Amino acid sequence: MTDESKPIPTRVSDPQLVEQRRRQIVKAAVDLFVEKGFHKTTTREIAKASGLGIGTLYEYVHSKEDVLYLVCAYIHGEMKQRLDDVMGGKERGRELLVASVRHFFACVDDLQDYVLLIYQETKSLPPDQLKLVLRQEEEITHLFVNILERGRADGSLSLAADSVKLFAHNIVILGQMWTFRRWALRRDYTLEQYTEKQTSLLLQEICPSPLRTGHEKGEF
Amino acid sequence: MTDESKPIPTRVSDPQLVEQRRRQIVKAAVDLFVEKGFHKTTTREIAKASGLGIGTLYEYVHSKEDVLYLVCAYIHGEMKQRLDDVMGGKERGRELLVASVRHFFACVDDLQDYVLLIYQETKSLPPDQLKLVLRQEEEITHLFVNILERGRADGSLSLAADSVKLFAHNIVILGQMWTFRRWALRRDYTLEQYTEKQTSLLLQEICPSPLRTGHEKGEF
Amino acid sequence: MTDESKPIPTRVSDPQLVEQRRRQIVKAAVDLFVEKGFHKTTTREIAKASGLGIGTLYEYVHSKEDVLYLVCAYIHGEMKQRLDDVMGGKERGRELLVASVRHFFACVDDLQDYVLLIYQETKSLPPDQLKLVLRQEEEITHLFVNILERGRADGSLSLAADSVKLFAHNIVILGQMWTFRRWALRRDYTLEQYTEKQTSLLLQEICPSPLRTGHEKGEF
Amino acid sequence: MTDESKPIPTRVSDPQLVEQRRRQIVKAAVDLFVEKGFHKTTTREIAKASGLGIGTLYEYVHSKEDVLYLVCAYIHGEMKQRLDDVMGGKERGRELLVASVRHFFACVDDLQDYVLLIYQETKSLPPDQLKLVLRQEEEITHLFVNILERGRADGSLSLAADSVKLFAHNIVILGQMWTFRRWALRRDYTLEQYTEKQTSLLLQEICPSPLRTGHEKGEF
DNA sequence: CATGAATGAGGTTTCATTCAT
DNA sequence: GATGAATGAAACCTCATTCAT
Repeated sequence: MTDESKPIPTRVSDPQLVEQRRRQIVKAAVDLFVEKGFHKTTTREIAKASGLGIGTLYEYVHSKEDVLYLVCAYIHGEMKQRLDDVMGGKERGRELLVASVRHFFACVDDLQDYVLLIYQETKSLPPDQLKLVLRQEEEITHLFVNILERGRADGSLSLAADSVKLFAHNIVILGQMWTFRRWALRRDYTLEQYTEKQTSLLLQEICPSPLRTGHEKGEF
Repeated sequence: MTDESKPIPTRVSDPQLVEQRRRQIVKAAVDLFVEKGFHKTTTREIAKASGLGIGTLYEYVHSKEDVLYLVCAYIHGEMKQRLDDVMGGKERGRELLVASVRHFFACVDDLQDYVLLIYQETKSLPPDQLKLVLRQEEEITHLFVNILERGRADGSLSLAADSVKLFAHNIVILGQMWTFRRWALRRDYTLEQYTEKQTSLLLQEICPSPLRTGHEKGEF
Repeated sequence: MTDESKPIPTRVSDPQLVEQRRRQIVKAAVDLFVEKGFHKTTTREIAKASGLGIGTLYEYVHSKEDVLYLVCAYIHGEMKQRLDDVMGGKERGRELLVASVRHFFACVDDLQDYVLLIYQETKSLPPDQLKLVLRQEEEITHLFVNILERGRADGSLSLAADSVKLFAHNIVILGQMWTFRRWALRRDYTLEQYTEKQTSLLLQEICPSPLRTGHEKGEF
Repeated sequence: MTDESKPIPTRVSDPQLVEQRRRQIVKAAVDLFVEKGFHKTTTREIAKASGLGIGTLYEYVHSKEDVLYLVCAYIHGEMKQRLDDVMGGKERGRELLVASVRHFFACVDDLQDYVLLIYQETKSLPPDQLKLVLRQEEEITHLFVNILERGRADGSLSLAADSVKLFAHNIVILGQMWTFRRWALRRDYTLEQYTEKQTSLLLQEICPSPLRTGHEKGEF
């Protein structure tokens, strides 16, 4: 579930070596893709930046698209890993939500180029791998579903059952929007301001009552 | 506002003919780009689908990227045109907002492939044209800024001044999300349901009081 | 003999108009060819610089190579015309030679770009037209043959009969060398110096005796 | 002197292989350029005639112009190599001059198509490479400068100091003229006759006295 | 007679991938 | 297991020429 449930075949047998070399490849490719886009990046550039020969690259990967998939998986892995840090908290749903939104937004800011990359290049994946990437995307959304459910369970959040998923999507997309529309948002808001305002708006939608309790200090 | 402000040079002098041929080109290219992506579409495919020879194509366009720009401009044009139909209403801000959100979401649904295209291929534009496309994107956001301001002015909407822009962006991104995440949302919601729920959530954030008035009828 | 003994066919009947239009074309093409070379100049550039539509250009010319031929013919015409001014003198052969060499070198300097053009692009002509151009080139050489013969006849020049043609070629090539090797010669000599030195060397080869008579004043 | 001083970059690392492949390329290209000219020769023709795939060609060369440069350098190399054979003699300047002129003319005859090629296609080189080719051309001229200086030093030649360079240029151009104007010269002279006559004329210009000594035997 | 839109063959160059070493 | 030279399909784009108006 959490690992690369689609083991890309290799001509190399030692799995540890495969792991290591692929890390090299992904590290190099991610930056190249961010800088020039998937299509304008050549396999030779990837090989060179990986410190591998082009022939060696193809020992660990079957096609350029495999590299893209590896990159997407890596990015989701990074994101998931960072999110898992906070998601496991013991607070009530509502406090957890606030904390996790803040954390999520910070992650998106941190990985903004990567987030953008996923949205822009994902369509170049072959259908099978595309499906896997979308599933990973969905897992992230599901993290928020869980948090929202906890809030509904402990009464700290008031939200119709059939709106939970949607709300989770909203959270995710509002986070990603920070990168999609950074050309506009950055002119008007800092990440801090952005996070605070969005959190405030979100809470208005789902706080039982009274609104804005506990946030007067502007700590988020 | 209506002028393209970046007249792509042509080798053909008759402006009417240019207009017509470019329409052909865009009509053909849009679908190809949607289907295969910008990079995997060849200029010859565009020419053939346009009913033009490859040489003729290049009489009306200087590069493949010009076609992409034309396509982006066309898409924004379509979007703007449809939106302008409704945005001019005389209602109070709040009613206008509800109507325009509904309309906007419908447009996004209508043009979903196009909206996706813009997000995915825009980065392949040369910097100058990229800037123009972003400006057009911003204009759409601004439509909602205007509506929100009207609502603030007539007292039908309650929203901090420095949140107006952000809220407008939220509306837009929530609309576009219908296409970005259709692989997930379609499984759980129809456009109707999606629109109603999102509108409801949005209103909760900015309705002066009391909440949820007038929605019981399910009119949106 | 002196006119374009190969009348390029036209779709236009009025000969005066043909003449005029072709003058336009040649005037424009010569400079373009000099600047960018024959192959890198497009017919459309020629048409535009001629003040004609591309279609009109082809009313007066059958191919791009025709234009090149016209240009070569024009250049030779220019050269011939200037040379004829002096060649008709009544002096003794020797004085006439000195004067005509000086004049020829000055012409070459004047038309240096054109002279270069002939040497560099002539090979792009179709065989028939190439032959005509070479014949014109030969005519120039023949001017000097005539002068040398006069000098032999009147005793002012001493030169073996079977060296006359060669010597004429030498004169021509030494003149053209001023343009071929201008990147080297210009660093060391002015046209004046170049002319004087070359004349002096040439005369040493063919003056009966004593050497260097009458040129001490350095007037050439 | 022997180094190419402008190493064209390659995608291939083994310098020996590069050397070998480029020899193949040049060998093929030279003849094609001679036959059809630079512009009318296609890169694919060059590749095929080299026995390489088009892709392979571009592993060793960055552009068609690079091929032209390689060809020019090769031609100059050939010329220089042949000339160096004789230039190193121990004779007096005058005898050396006669021998080297004869040798040079023979070389030009031998490489006539190549010499022509240089004059006609050199202008298609990018500026930097053009400069290098002109420098190589100048080096050839300089060989004769050296010989003339030796003759001046040992008293076997009489020539003003400031005419040395010019005279060297004259020798070179008279040699090259054998190819430029072969369409005319071949009709009247064999290479032997041409060489003898030109040598005789040249010597008249710079032999201290008495003129025409030692040529009666027709030894050159 | 003038025009210029239309055409498509063909040019140069790139690049993902393979396979012998 | 590592390498990189070889490959050729295919990409983008140009341009001489024609022909209907």
